[in-house]
Amino acid sequence: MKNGVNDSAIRRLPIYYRHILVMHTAGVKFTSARILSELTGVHQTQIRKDIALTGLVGIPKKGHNVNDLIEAIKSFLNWGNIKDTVLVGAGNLGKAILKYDKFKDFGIQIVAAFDVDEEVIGKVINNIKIYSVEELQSICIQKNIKLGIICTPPDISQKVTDELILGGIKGIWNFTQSQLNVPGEIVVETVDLYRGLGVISKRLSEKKIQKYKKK
Amino acid sequence: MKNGVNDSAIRRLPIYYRHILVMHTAGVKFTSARILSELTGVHQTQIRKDIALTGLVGIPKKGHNVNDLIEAIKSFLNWGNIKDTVLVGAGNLGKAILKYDKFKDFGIQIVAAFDVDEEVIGKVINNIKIYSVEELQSICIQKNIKLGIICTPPDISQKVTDELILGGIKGIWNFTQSQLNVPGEIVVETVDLYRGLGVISKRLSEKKIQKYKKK
DNA sequence: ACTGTATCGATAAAAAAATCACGAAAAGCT
DNA sequence: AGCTTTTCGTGATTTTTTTATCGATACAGT
Repeated sequence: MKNGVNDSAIRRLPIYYRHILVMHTAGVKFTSARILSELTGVHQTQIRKDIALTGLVGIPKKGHNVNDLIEAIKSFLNWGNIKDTVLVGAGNLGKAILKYDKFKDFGIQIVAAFDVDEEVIGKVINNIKIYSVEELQSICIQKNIKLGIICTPPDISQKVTDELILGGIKGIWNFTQSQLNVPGEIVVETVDLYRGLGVISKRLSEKKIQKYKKK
Repeated sequence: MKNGVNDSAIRRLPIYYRHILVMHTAGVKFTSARILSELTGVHQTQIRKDIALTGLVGIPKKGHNVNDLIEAIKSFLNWGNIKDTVLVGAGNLGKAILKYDKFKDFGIQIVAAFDVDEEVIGKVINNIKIYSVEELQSICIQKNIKLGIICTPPDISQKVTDELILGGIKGIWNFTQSQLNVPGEIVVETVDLYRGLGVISKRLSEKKIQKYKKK
């Protein structure tokens, strides 16, 4: 089964969005594919196509209204109504995420966190209370949570995933290095922090070779 | 200017690598593109071609020797010799990264951290000492550091970048949301934690529409 | 009102990536 | 030893993604 829209386009939109938010704050009223291209390095035509996906149409010679763009992207990505979210695994990375306070710009709000560690259970971080994982399923059902963030060690990630799904979750944001097995109707997005490391390493070694070649 | 090798291939290799390490630990001696395909979901042929990039040849009917694969990938990605690295910005995310102890599997070792906050300067996290950013440039030069990790707030990320480059750094692993301006010979890899959020959000809304359509 | 220009949006072309298809090779079984 | 099976590796094909081209359009200045 193929997904509806181009994945890479969806991944580019938040990048534009961020720049557009900055413009908005700065009081800029209009922007264009050309300007966004300069800011992001993405090709103009690409940006036009990505914006076209949201259904927004621009004005020749002027570009796009910044407010309209923000609304169009938010609506396309379904960031219009803030989604309540839970986070499982309040370790180092989990805490870092809990403390991030710009989530509402991206359409989500963390309303509860869970951990196995007695030390952290009951604590409150950034106004978010940490519960025992025992309560995971019931609280998800009770609060009608649809999105879960997993930052646990790899060995319990699958167990947590299963419980989240039993709790009625539809989407999982996976910061674990493990591959999660889920039924087809569940959406999983994995963030592999360490994936890019290979690219840096490889590119650095290539540069070195280039340098020698030049001589 | 085009890069030497397919970027996506380079990004896939660490995924295989992780699975292969697990096999190695479990005492498995041989694996194959088919097995890796089952584990990762990547197409068999794709995996064969990616492995071919490393120069390794397999044995028909048996596949690839696990040890050879590990060595081939490490060598291809230049993970052979551990690279000394510095981290700038010991905030929430920075601390989480400092505490991550599997970096040597990925060919790097963090040898110093930097921050502006008097509170954290001088502290030691996971055996890594935190210095004042004042000392950034000199310590980089002194220790001959080639790779820097940036986890600062966006407003100082460019300044830090410039200083790292003056300190002789060749590669930057950017956990900031900002786009960093660097000369062409510097390699930058940006990890945008929040990028995937758009994908989840969009996919979830698509699923909902599908459900309605079915009726 | 006219003219020049910047930008849009759509289609066409090119490039890149993923998949298919198939012959060859080696292992292991009979 | 011969046969079967599994996997490799690669050229061909298909699909996807990116880039180029170009007419149309509305704004801004004269």
